[in-house]
Amino acid sequence: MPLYQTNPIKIYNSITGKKEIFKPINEGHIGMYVCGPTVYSNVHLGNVRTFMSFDMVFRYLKHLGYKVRYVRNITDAGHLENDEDAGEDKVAKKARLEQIEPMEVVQRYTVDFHNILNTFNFLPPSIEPTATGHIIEQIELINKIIENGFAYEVNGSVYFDVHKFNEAHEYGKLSKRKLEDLIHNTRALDGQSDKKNPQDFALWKKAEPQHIMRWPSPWSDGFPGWHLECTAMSTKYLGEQFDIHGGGMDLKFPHHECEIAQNEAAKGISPVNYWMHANMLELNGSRMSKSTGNTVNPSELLSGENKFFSKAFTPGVIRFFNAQSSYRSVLDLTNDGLLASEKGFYRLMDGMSLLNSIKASDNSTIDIATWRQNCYDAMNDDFNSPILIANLFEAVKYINQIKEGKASITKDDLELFKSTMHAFVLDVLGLENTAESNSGSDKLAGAVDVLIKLRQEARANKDFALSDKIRDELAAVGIQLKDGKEGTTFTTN
RNA sequence: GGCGUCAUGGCCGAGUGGCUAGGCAGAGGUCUGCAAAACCUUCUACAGCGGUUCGAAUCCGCUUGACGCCUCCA
Repeated sequence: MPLYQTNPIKIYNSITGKKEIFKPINEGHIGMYVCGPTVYSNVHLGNVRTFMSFDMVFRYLKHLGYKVRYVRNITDAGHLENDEDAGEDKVAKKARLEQIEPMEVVQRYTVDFHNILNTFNFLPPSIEPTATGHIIEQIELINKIIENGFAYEVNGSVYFDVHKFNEAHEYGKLSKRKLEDLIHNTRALDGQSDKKNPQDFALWKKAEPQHIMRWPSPWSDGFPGWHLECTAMSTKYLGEQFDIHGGGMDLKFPHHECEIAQNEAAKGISPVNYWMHANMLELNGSRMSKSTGNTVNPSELLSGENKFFSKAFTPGVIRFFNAQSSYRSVLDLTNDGLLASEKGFYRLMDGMSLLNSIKASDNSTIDIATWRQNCYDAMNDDFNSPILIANLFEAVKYINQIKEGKASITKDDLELFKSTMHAFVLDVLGLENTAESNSGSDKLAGAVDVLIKLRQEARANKDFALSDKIRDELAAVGIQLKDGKEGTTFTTN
């Protein structure tokens, strides 16, 4: 029996503002779409946080036994500079600045994106479609919306008629906006727009002569509007209606709102059952921004080459830091916060290592089944990873107590304990035990054991100068000795 | 200005109408040749002001502040 049958999960649905019992359209199967990056520059750290949160969601759903098709797109065209659609394609702009081909920019930053995500131990999505690979689908979608009377063509560009749409549907239902408020709050136009109303958005944009990325269409040589690709690709790979759509909070409006509108205008149905929005990442209490310099990119954080942090942090520490807060909360990236997480992370990992060496007894003083269910309950409640981690630290306490002989565990419970820890720490949270994955660790362990024995002999002979020297010099190269009841162990953090 | 989200102890961060979050840091203890590690114990709390309630940090209202979107920035 798959785990999901005994583990109903609740998901906070952004469109209703409530936690709801999750029920997939097809039992045992889940379709999940997450808006991916625009590959015109190095991936933004905040973007990494969003994808990290959904990576955890993906991992947990898979762990529960769901067959998940996870689609995360690459936006490699059509992302306009601003909502008035007067800007140029971001990719084309960058290409001209750097004097290279647009697809070269796309390639470079796609590779960078994948490298960063691999470093952070992400699972690859099931499908990673590109906007440029789905121009035909996007044109078909525009045709349908025009046919249904919710779009109009002007001078080779096609716009979505928001006012018309709002007569039969509800534009703004995701972001809780009313069209009349939007009208009231729109800035005055400069009169250059082809749009009937400022709230309308482009489905197809005619390319200016100097615009490099362009495709033929029934209306003009041009490029698709920036909300269209997600609708086209989610429909193609997940169907007209699917289970989960995720993305950063900042995409809620207008991007996701427009996705709903496009889908309803084309097919008459709302595309998504559960909307999930990951909250923002801040740096030292305020928004990351290139213009103010309050920003750090993923590779700078990992290398330590930045002005905000006192040292480099490993991918595991950063993943752990992220998992210690809810995906729905604003997370503030600070030096103190990372240092605290680093210590906690290594404590958890030391516990994982120790778990392999503890011995079973005839009885259990710990209720492993209840503890295990607490872990599931945490994740079942809208993927509450902070509560899960609190339970994992309970587990670390158990491990240490067993190790010290202050608690005991039966063989069966120990097996369950090990497999559960493995499942949550490694599979669900995606953390890697760096201490154990060192290459040549067997030889290292052998060498350190020799030193441990020498130190024990020195201590037996009361030669504390020598024993302390061994301990201190090992510490100096990053090997910490830990004296326990049953001998000395070491860690290589 | 509009819409939305949020405000928790030294720091980070869960949760929630009455019952321990957790991590980091601090204090005391056990262990140790001394430490470290580990274990045990322990101190700081729910922005402010009203209201609902037997009871609110948790619900409602107002105030103040922060953040997001509305405008390029994930």
